[in-house]
Amino acid sequence: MPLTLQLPPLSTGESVPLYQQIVEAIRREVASGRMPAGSPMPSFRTLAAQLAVSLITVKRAYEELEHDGVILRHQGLGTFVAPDGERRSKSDRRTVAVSALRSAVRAGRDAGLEDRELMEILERELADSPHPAGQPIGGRR
Amino acid sequence: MPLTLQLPPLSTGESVPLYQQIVEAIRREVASGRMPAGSPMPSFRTLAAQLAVSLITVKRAYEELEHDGVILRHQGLGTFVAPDGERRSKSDRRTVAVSALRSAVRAGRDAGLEDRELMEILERELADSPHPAGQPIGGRR
DNA sequence: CTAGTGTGTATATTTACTATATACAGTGAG
DNA sequence: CTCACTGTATATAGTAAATATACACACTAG
Repeated sequence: MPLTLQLPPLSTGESVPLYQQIVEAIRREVASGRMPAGSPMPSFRTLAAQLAVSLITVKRAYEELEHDGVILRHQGLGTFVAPDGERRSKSDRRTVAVSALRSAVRAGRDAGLEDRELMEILERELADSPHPAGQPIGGRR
Repeated sequence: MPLTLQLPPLSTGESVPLYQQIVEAIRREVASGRMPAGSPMPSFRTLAAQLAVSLITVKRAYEELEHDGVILRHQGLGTFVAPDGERRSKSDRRTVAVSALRSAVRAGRDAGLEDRELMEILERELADSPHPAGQPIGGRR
């Protein structure tokens, strides 16, 4: 029983490709541990219908996830979370975090911000953003 | 005498549009104070030749910069840094910095990083990245 | 005032990528 | 075997980035 993915309603006007939003959403799910290794992923058609996107868009997302070793696809069988999908997803998210911090430093310096100000902004963001609860998502369908 | 812009060699394989890279590079220059209000920008053709891109690509970049109030274009005359271009550029860079920090928090949480770890990574990036010297760029040409 | 050379501007075109609809192929249960 | 599910492949429309080429404005030299 594949779960219903936790997706930010797939902003279509965000100029960031739909398939990438799907990739990121799934990486979040897998990284959180809510989808352990071996778990069945939603089928192409199920996810496509659920997100109101094309089947091909889901395929595109799954292709990237398989390329990164997060999931495994088997024709006729289905798609499943890869053995160390969680580790790979977490690793990916860490890389993204470090990269974002580097960009922040660069932009902050350009803006004339002091190091201390950047630290304070980060602290504020940490306080505002709640910790990921790690609670499983309801599996309506 | 328009200056030679400080540009990261315009990575063409980066999937980030050339004109956006140009926009960002110019925002950095203006924000740094190295191009005060009223300074003449490089002409379309000069910049295009210098960066080995099309004239249209430069036009596109300048359009966005004018829209954001960083520069002013005058047909037949040239393009110049807007009255409060520096302030606007700095404001933009600050927004980018805050946004990057927010992304970093999100990704870091997904990666299972503790708040303290994120702070430490930021400190490391701050230490590694040198302060912007604010020194003018050599104006060959 | 009339080139002429600089400036920015506009149009048509090529290319790459996103997203789609439709048809094809493998797997297992009845 | 047949059916209903899975993933796969091909051809197509729409959008955006980047280009070449031709056009319009402004100052200056003569």
